[in-house]
Amino acid sequence: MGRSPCCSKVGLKRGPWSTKEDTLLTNFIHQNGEGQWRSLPKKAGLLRCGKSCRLRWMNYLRPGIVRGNITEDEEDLIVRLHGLLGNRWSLIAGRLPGRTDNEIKNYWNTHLLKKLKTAGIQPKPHTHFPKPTKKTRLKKTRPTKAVTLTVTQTDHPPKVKVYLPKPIRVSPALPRSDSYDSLASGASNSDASHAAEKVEWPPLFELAEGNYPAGEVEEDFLLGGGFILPLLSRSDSMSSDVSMLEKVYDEYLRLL
DNA sequence: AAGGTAAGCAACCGCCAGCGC
DNA sequence: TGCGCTGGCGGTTGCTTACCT
Repeated sequence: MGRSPCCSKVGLKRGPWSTKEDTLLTNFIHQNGEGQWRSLPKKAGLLRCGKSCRLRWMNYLRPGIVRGNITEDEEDLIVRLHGLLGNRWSLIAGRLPGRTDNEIKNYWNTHLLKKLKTAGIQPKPHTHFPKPTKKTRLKKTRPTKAVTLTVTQTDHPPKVKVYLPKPIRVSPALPRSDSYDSLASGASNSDASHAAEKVEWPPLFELAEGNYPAGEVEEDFLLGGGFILPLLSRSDSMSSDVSMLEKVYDEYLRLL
């Protein structure tokens, strides 16, 4: 197969983007749409690698991108999803409207790791499902296209053709609170009555590893190697929390 | 005020999977 | 069926800024 050269580095600009470059890229995409990243720089008059253009667009110029000020809700969700999904930044970002995988990844590495360590929590990748190593990376999904899924278990048919939606990039137009609440309550987006239910998240950093009352921690999470989250079943809100995570987990399995 | 260090984050890199020919 | 192209992902780098001495 051979790795295709991303771009000839010769003569291409690197480093931070200027306002002019941003404008050129934005205008071009507004007129011609996304895609064709390789040929885009030339057509748009940019001395940039196509990859670089895509990254700039996806992470900063795309409409609906929210920059900075990650709220406590979002932070909470990131930590929980990370416990569930591991370093699947794109999947986690898909749950946070307007946030990009790069931003979440940076936020995790600079803020949350520190915070979790301070709280005595050792974040470990979840091992319920294969970690996306080079060999077992998550099959990508594209909208309305047939995707061949390889099932690793031997007692299953080896390949199944299914139609999968593009993974869960929640519409930026959707108010964050709506998305969050519907997730937390385990309701579909269309279920307004459920979406109205507010869920109080348990305090995340108050409980350090080892401080859990016996029998109240979700055992699967511990056995699975996930770092400990306060998945306690003390109240309705707690069970909503668990059900939300289960929902995300189910969704994840479907994507696999 | 100057120099050193740490933190934050934008951007790059390498790799992989899917698709079309 | 194999090859090349393309898009996308996660890990890492290195520049910039803030803070400290």
